[in-house]
Parts: sequence; structure tokens; C-alpha cells
Amino acid sequence: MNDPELRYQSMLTKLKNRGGRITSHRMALLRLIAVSEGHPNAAQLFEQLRQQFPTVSLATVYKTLALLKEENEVFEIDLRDDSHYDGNKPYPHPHLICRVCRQIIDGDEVSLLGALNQEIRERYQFQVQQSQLVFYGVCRDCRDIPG
Amino acid sequence: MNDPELRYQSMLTKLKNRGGRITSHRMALLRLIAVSEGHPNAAQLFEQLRQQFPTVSLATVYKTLALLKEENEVFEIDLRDDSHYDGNKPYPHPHLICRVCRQIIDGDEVSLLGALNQEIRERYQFQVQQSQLVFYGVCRDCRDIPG
DNA sequence: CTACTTGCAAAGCCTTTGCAAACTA
DNA sequence: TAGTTTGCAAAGGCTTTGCAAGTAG
Repeated sequence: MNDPELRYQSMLTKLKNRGGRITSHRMALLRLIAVSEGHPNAAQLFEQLRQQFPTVSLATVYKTLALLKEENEVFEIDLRDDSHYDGNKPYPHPHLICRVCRQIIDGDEVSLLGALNQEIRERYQFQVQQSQLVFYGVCRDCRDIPG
Repeated sequence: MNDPELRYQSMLTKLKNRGGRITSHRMALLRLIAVSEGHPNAAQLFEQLRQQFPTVSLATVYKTLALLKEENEVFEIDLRDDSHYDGNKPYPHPHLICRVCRQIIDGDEVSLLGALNQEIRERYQFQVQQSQLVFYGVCRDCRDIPG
């Protein structure tokens, strides 16, 4: 789940299979999402897309993101202010948000995740289908900087 | 952290100590929050408060909640649609949200929480200050109901 | 009396929606 | 050609803000 080209093809296929049409705007947006290393929000994707297609609208970005989310090709991170999108790891996983540099770090290497889900299932008899796990704090790079 | 009267007094003290004024609206709102078993949102608190004080405004509810949050007397659960407030356990803890009955269940009895935070600190060298842990799925009561 | 709080209305933001025009297949 | 997608603008929903009037201390 990491090669941009694979991600791109995967998204494209899902859209085609659901009977969707492939427009140049969509192709470009899929590329942007597949290539993005970070966790852009709709506005950021829109800004980038706009450089190639000056007439594209923010609504189109939202609409396409909604499709990709439905196809589980993108994971939406629900934050207080807006949503950010993870196109590289399109499944629930923790995110660490640095309050200093505002960076969003993938926390998918936490080994306790499976056990955590299991404990919730067992202890509360709750069938977990989705999750939003966000940790706020200070990242490694910002930790040492005084102020 | 569970006796309504203690919670009420704690909130009241915090507000007083910060130089805040105790109005009848505020007292009533604190009582509502202290007594609430669930996780009301601002609109729900407003509706209840309105029954005692027909002239109260939603803005006042928001303003008071903001103060209580600042004083760590309430934990704000950031959900996609709105924020809900936990006045009984005013610290970060998981919440389980049933997609069938819409209930918000406290997940504070998960034993792995400490270890999870520790792993994030160690593995990512990330200083966790806050967290929003939300699990979506089907609760025990709704699990057996077909549909 | 002074400073804080309130209610109202308006503004802010992100996101969604309605619809005619444009376009893919 | 038929059915999707697009852009635009407006609407929606929650939350915040500005401000004059009211009120706690």
C-alpha cells in the first residue's frame, strides 16, 4: 500500500468498476492523492489541482473524495477544523498531530492496535467497524526546540 | 470522578477561582452537566436549560462550555457533525459510538490505554498531550437485533 | 462601580446540494 | 445519445464573535 502508481491504479479501477467516468480532472486528482506523502485536506488538493486546471472547483474535489472514501481508497481523518485525507494507507490507523509544526504523522506502526480493538470487542461486546484515533502533542523534531 | 455533587462543586470552584461570575444560568448549566449520564452536545444542553430559563441563548452555552474545557472540567468529544461533552470523566478516554442506536459509550475501562500511550511516546518519540479516540460500530444491545 | 456575562444577530468555516451546461463512453 | 460530471452559487449546520444592555461582586 505504498507505491504511488499502484495506488493510482487501484483508485482508477475502483472508480471504473462502479461505473464512474474518468475525466482529466479526476485523473489528475487521483495522481495528486497517490503521490501525496502527507495528509492533505480538500482545500490543499484543490490548490494543487488548480495549477493544472484553473477552472476546477472545490466542489469537484469534495465529490471525488466522497467516492474514493466510499470505495475505501482513501481514509478520512476527521479533525476539528476540517478533514484530511490519507491516500497511502486507506484504512483506519492512528495519527499523531504535532501542535508545534502542525504535521500529521502516521501512527500505523503501533503494535497494540490489534489488541486494543480486541479488548474493546470483548470487554464491551462492541463490534468495531471504524475508528478515528488522533493523538495531539509534540513531535520528535519539535520537542527539542525551546519555546 | 462520578458523584454529581462533587463534579458540580469542582466546576463551580474552578470558575470562581478564575475570577468568573456565577450567574443563575451558569449554575443551572453546571448542574445539568454534572448530572448528565450521557454525552450531550451543546444543542441538547441548551434545550434542557431552556426549560428552566426560556431566555437563555445557545451562545451562552457555548461560552460556558469553552470555559469548562479550558479548566479541564469537561472533555470535548470531537465528532464529525458536532461536539459532545463528557462532564463525568473530564479527561481523554475512548468513546464507542453505536451506529444503530447512536449511543456514545465510555470506553475508559480499556486496560491497554496506558500501554498505548507509552508505545506512541517511545516508538515515535512523540509527547502525547491529548487524544481523541473514537470507535464506530455496533453496541451489545443492537448487535442481536436483526436489520 | 467596574468588569464580566448575556442575548441577539451576524459572521465564519467547512462541506453539501441544486441545476443547467459540458462531457464521457 | 444517454447518463455522469462539472462549475457556480447558494444553502446548511455548527460554532464563534461583536456589541450594547444587564448583572455579579
